Amino acid sequence: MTEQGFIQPLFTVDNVMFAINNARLYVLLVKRAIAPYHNNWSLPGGFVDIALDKDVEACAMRKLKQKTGLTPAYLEQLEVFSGADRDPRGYSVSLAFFALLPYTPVSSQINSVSHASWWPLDQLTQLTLAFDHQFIIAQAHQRLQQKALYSMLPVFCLPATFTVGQLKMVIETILGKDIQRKSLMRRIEASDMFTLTEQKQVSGGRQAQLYQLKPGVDITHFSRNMGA
Amino acid sequence: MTEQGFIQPLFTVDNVMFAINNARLYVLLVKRAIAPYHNNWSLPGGFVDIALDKDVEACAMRKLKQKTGLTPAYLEQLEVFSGADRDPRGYSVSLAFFALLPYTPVSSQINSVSHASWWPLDQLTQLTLAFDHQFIIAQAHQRLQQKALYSMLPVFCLPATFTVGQLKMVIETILGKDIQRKSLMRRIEASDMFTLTEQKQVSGGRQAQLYQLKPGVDITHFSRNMGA
DNA sequence: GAAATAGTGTCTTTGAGACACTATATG
DNA sequence: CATATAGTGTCTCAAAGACACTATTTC
Repeated sequence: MTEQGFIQPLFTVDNVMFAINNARLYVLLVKRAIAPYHNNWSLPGGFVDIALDKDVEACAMRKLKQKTGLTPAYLEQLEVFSGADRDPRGYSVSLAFFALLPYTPVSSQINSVSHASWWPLDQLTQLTLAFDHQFIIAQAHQRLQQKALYSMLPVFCLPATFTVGQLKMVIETILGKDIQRKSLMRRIEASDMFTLTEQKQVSGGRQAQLYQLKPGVDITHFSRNMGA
Repeated sequence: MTEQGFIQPLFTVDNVMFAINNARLYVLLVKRAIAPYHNNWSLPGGFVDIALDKDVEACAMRKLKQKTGLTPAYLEQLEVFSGADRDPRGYSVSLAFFALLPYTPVSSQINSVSHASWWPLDQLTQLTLAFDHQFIIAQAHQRLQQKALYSMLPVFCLPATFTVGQLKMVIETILGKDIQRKSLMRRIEASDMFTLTEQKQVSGGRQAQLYQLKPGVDITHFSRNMGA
């Protein structure tokens, strides 16, 4: 109850963390150890601990670390999902976050009661997820695709140092369609967000230039679209 | 307390409603009737009533109606602001909404304890607003400016039927800079979101075509930038 | 040399900026 | 008529798409 005498809704945080492995888009899920939706796969999240969490972003980071052992390279608020019917325990309000990380295997057994695991996005339709998490993931995926069109956000799916070919693969995986290598190179150049380093070889061919994010750059803004 | 034994943060909703009058951008504020920040101006908002509000959007609409008598033409989630220090009553989480409306005078005395009033955005620095509302408004303004560049959202600051000249004025007021009439007309054409009606005269000159939103159009998406 | 991947040159296409021009209204 | 606002024609400019070309590496 608040001072105003209202019953407060349950407030939770949920994280949709994406990574790319082998030209496929993965989402990080955890198996629920308690009711409701016991043993169903769900988004890693939970309640704010006002003693531990400076703000909701800190809460999201803490929950991810705690439940999956991973720390996102990028995190932003997605949207609030709310209503009386989305959680059987009662009226709930959940702030969903959208996160990116270079693919890292998860030690599937974090603690005695919960598993964490990467799931290919295109296989999620075969799972029954807890709450409205299927829908939240769909919204997050849409946001990821939009941002891949007009920002350099996809670099957070790559290590600190990466090649144009790798970034092209990541963007194409996110968008589900091919883009022009030339256009991408023009954007990298125009963005003025990256610097070169040495070299590196991948399979077969010529060695690729390695790029690196300039320190202190705000990567979230880029003015024009691509691929749409 | 939740089932998990945590103290839940206070969850509230705040609304940043914009309107344009006389080529100036206004924000709707209410004078607080209770502590904290008694008698300070603040964003209209409040606690969710789980019996009345289907979801947080419904809560935002209800609070606006209740505290200001107005119903927004457009409403979207802006961002969650949270932390231990933003509200003296304790750790709080506030979901801010961003709303647009054709300018409508408010009956300043909604009930015995609170006033609602439109304030020119450029005069807000002279006010001491409650909580972090000054900052929230700044974020909302930034969002409004961004969306004015790549979407047709500014039409929600106009009546159902409007002229290109009016829309140009609204966009210029939001952006704080002039845009090309020709570019705007190309965008209206390209968007395929509007239909023509009859005519209308404004001051002096030739009568302008009246445009109208096509039914069922999603106005929130438009691919390219303008003015940036 | 063949195959594979990296990177360039350059023509086309799209849409915005600039701005002069025409059109239609009022007094 | 002058003035004011509405709307068009069209050149330029910026950035993406398409795609053939060159470059460098492994086998």
